This record gives sequence, C-alpha cells and structure tokens, in this order.
Amino acid sequence: MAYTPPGETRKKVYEFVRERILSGSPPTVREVQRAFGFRAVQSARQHLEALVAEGKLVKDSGKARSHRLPELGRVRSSHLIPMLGRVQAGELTTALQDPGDYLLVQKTRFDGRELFALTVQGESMLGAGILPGDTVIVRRQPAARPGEIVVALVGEEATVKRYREERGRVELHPENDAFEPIVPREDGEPFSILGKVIEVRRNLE
Amino acid sequence: MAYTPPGETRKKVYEFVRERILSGSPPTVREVQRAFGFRAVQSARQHLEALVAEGKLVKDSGKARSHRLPELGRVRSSHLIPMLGRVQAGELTTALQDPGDYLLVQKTRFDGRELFALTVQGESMLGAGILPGDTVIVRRQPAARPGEIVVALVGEEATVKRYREERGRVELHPENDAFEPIVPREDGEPFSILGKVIEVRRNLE
DNA sequence: TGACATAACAGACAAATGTCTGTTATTCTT
DNA sequence: AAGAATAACAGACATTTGTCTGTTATGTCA
Repeated sequence: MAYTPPGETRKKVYEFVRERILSGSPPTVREVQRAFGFRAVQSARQHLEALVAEGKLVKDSGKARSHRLPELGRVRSSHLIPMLGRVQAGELTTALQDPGDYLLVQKTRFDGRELFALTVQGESMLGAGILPGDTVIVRRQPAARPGEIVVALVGEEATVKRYREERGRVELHPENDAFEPIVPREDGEPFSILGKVIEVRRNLE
Repeated sequence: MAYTPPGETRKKVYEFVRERILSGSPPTVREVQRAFGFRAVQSARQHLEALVAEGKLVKDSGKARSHRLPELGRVRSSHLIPMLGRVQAGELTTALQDPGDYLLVQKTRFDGRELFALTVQGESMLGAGILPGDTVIVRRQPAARPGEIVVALVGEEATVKRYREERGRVELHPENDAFEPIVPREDGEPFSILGKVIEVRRNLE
C-alpha cells in the first residue's frame, strides 16, 4: 500500500475493525492486512497497536480476534430474544421454540432466556403511550404487582394491560376510555400472567 | 470429564457457545474444552461439530473463533450509537464527540455514524405516544418531510416535535393541547433540523 | 540539509487454534 | 452376551494467527 498522510489510514482501520466487532466477528491481524492491501502483516499490526495505545480499542494479548471496543464494557451482555407476532393461547410455547424473528436487546439485569418480544394489537393502551404495532419486550413471570403493565393470556388471546387488584380481585385495566377492564371469570376460562412488560419500542422509519 | 447421559452435555455446550457469541467473543475449541473440563480437545470438537450438523450453529472451517448463530444472519448489522442526555445548542457536536453512554441498535438500513439517541424532556408529544424519559433514536438529516417527527434546535434547546409546513412556512407541532406550535422566528434565532426520529424506546423496569 | 516522526515493507519465529486418526468407556437394545 | 450408539480420551500434525527484529520510504520542521 502506498504512503498515505498520517492518521488517514489509521482512521479507516479503526472504522473497519469497529464495524467488524459490531457485526460479531472481530478481524485477525491478517484480515486487516488483506482488507487494506498491506504487503506486510506488521503494517496492520502497527495501526492496531496504535489504536490500542490511543484507547480506541482494547485487546487481549496473544489471543485470536481479541480486539474489542472499550465502550462495549458499558453495554455488554446483549441478548437475542425471540419475537412473536400474534400469539394465541397454547401456541406460546410452540412459538417460543421456533420463532420467526429475533430482536437484539441489551439487558444486563436479565437472563436472555426469560425474555421475549411481542407486537401489540389494538388501541387499548393508548393512554400509557403504547400504540398498535409497537413492540413490547416481556420478562416471563407468573405474577405481577399492581401498577405494572403485563401480558396476560385471557381465553385464547394474549393481551397487554395494566395489572390491578381491586377488592382483592385481579383486574386488567386498559388505558383507554373506550375499553372496559377485564375481570377474570370464575368459570374456568383460561387466565394467566405471561410476563411483565419491561420495554416498549416503536419504529417510525 | 465423566460420562454424562446423551444430549445433556451437548445442550450445555450449546448454551455456553451461544452466550459467548452473544457477548461478542465466540470461544475457541480449546476454550470450550477447558470450560467443560474435557481432557481431550476432540471431546469439545465432537460436540461443536454435532451442533453444526444439527443446524444450531454455523461455522467457517479453519478459522479461529468462527462459530456463529444461524439466526444472527437475520439481525446482523448492529450499531453502537452515542446517547445524549439533555442537549443544548452548540453542545451537540461536543456531546457527540465524547458521549457518556452508548446504545446498541440493529438498523440494517442505516449507517451507524448518522444515528444518535436522545432522552425526551417534557410532555409535548404525549399524543404521539412519546413520554418524558423516553429515548428517541434519531437519524441526522438537515431537512424533513411534513408529518415526520423530528428533533429540532430552536434557540438554545433541542426539542422533539412533528414537522409541518403550513402556508409555505415551517411549523413544529406538539401533540398535546396544552402546548402551542413553534414557528421559527425571522429575527435570526437559531433554528435547524437535527434529524428525524426513527425509533422510540421506553424502559419500564 | 538533516533530524525526526510516521507509514509501509520483508522475513521469520512461536504460540494459539483447527483438524485428524485411533482408542476406551458407558449406556441401551436385542 | 453381542452389537450399536454416544461420550470421552490420547496424541499428534497442519494451519492460522500473534509477535518480533530490522529495513525502506515519505513527509514535517527547525
């Protein structure tokens, strides 16, 4: 590779490595070498070492593909969670086994296996800022505390509502005057809490 | 390692590798070996090969740390974007240079460098389902189309509003009756579009 | 011009890592 | 008891990859 102004190639190397790290496969020194057409391994190494010295990268000496972004320490622990579309009754388990899509989330406080995502249907939670089409990230748990927003299975349908306990009885409250609270029936209609909503996402693209 | 029932160790190996991949550093064969106390490299390799054969993992033959999750192909291309808190006027550029925090997003359609995130202040966008404390992900662009939600710099403050053009004039509309539309003044008060809101996130933990 | 810094190159060595061949142990089935 | 299937082991080899020493080229600045 021909001589380039100081810092110019360095910056490109950084961007290259950064992209590779974010995409899940940090490059080897020789992959950097090839990507930039260096005729010597050392050329790539010099740039990488300099970037580490500058604090823009960190690396584990001696290990393959060990360059990392220092910032990543702060966002570590990302999970790939299954994304369910419209969910019906008993299908939940099946849907979790073979989900069609995945969502990348960074949740340090949770185990990735207890999380799943769901697309919201209907306008019953408008008042809580949850719109149709929004994606809710749910932590699986069989119970909830009053005031929390939960995903519950009522009859054949999974629904997003606010959990309340009125007069010692469980109630699921919509946040929209056009809807009525749901009170679980005593006649044995299936009812259960699937989990608690811990995040809401909306795409506006 | 002592003999274990068929499939038992296999499953644990899968979970181990999966976690490592999601956390950004896929293990080497020997790292798997050590993690499980195998006395032969081949033991680890057998499990890994089997997992690949089952389709639970994919790998690039001959390369170091090359095990991947098949699903990841569908969510690839994640970016680490700077997260800005309260932003004032000219501070934006500075804030982008040295942000305190980062957010992991998967946006295939965008270049990571044109994205940043912002915490919403105030209740002016309640009607659009954007609450105080929500995080908006913004794509930097100097203009917008009517109807889009934008982040604009008005005077000293960055604000989130819906972009409109009324009578040939730019207007920034809140979605809350308690607020008035913002009409850029002609007296030279700084006004500019910082970018378009492409995603809204809310944490309910 | 000459000292200095940075970029790029050349060639090699050593450690890490992937891969291979073959063997032994455990469990299950018939 | 014999055979099949799976798990685990042993020891080695080949490739990949990280690292090292030293050299040459290009640009900057006093």
